[in-house]
Amino acid sequence: MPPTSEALTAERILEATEEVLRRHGPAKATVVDVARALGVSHGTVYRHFGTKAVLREAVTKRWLDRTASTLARFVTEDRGPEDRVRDWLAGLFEAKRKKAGGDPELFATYSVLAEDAGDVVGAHIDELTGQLTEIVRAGVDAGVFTVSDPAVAARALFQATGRFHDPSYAREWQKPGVEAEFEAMVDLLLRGLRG
Amino acid sequence: MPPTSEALTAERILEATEEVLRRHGPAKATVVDVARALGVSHGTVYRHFGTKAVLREAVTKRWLDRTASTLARFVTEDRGPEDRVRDWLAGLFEAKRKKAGGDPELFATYSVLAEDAGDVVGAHIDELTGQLTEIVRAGVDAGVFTVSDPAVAARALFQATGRFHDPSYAREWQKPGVEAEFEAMVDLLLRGLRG
DNA sequence: GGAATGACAGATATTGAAATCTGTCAGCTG
DNA sequence: CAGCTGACAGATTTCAATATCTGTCATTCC
Repeated sequence: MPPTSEALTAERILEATEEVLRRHGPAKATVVDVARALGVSHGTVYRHFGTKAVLREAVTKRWLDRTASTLARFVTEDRGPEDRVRDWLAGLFEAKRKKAGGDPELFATYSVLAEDAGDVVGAHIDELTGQLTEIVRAGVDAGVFTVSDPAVAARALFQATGRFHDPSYAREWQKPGVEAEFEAMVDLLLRGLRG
Repeated sequence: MPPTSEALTAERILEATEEVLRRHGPAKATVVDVARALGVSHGTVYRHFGTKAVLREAVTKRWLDRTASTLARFVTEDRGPEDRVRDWLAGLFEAKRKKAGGDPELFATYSVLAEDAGDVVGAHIDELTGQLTEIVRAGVDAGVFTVSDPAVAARALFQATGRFHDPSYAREWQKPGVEAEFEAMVDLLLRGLRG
């Protein structure tokens, strides 16, 4: 895949980095590899991304943002708050599970990247809990939920379902019975939201 | 029964193994080290524990059993089911947090051991959720909780609070605000149990 | 002048030979 | 005889030499 002779944009570097990570894995993917894939010297890559860590964080952010934007639609969906909380949580679970099951190696690669990108992951989690908070607040305003602080409740929801979206539990997502466990968890949490 | 100071019992081997693990860490603690600490040849250790993995599992089980027996008292405590669920969950969190904070290296050592001892950990989790199931069932019988299946609810409770007892989250237990997060989580879950 | 290069120093990773460990077992010892 | 030993083979780990990588920057190129 020879690179087009267009300008070397940050975007193109990120795409090349994803490809290199996909091919070599997180341990062996180097900045030199990325430069080689683009047909430039590695010094050039450093003009755009000051360090390898910054480059990896940018790739990680891209990956996480894809999930976040997928879930955004459940926030504004035209359904009751209970259904939207359920859909949102199920959507997150399904998105993660699909990625982990479909290409386990790539998922493992990004899981490793995420471990080294604490700030990016933190912002991602803040965005997700922010989405959840909106739905919970709508439920409180509609009188369906009775929690006192939507943001606190949303964070609890997110943490309680960690087992179904935290990459470190990916192994469990294949086991039979997870579906039922997920349903039971969401049922219990929704009962809690209603009070 | 022969005097413990002379006979080489499984018990003495386990104690020596704990000591070696404490001193060397999980990566460098060898069966040869254990034998040396006991003043015997390593072949002797293998008479009692067929493999290194079995020896480590036994040590891990011992460690986990200590936590389980600490929590058992909350099951039979003379208080309402709500308070007992709260106490039990708080007791688990506190026990783990105290261990992790008090001797981080030792905690990390046992966390590594636990990763390699899937069956032992599974049995431990079954025991803990069993304890929780008893309390939940008592609550249902007393009409305080309205869940349909105490065992399913107990497992959900355990998983939902994973962030506050799973060793992989130990780093978070030191951060300010965890206490509040834990309280919010338990409040939400208890609301769910009541229905 | 802005973009890219490539040589360079220090840090990190790889490699293969040597050392150590795991698990077995024939034989010793009390 | 029951418990223990220590030598052994194959697997794993250590260690030091070697190679590669990261990040910088003076220089080149358009």
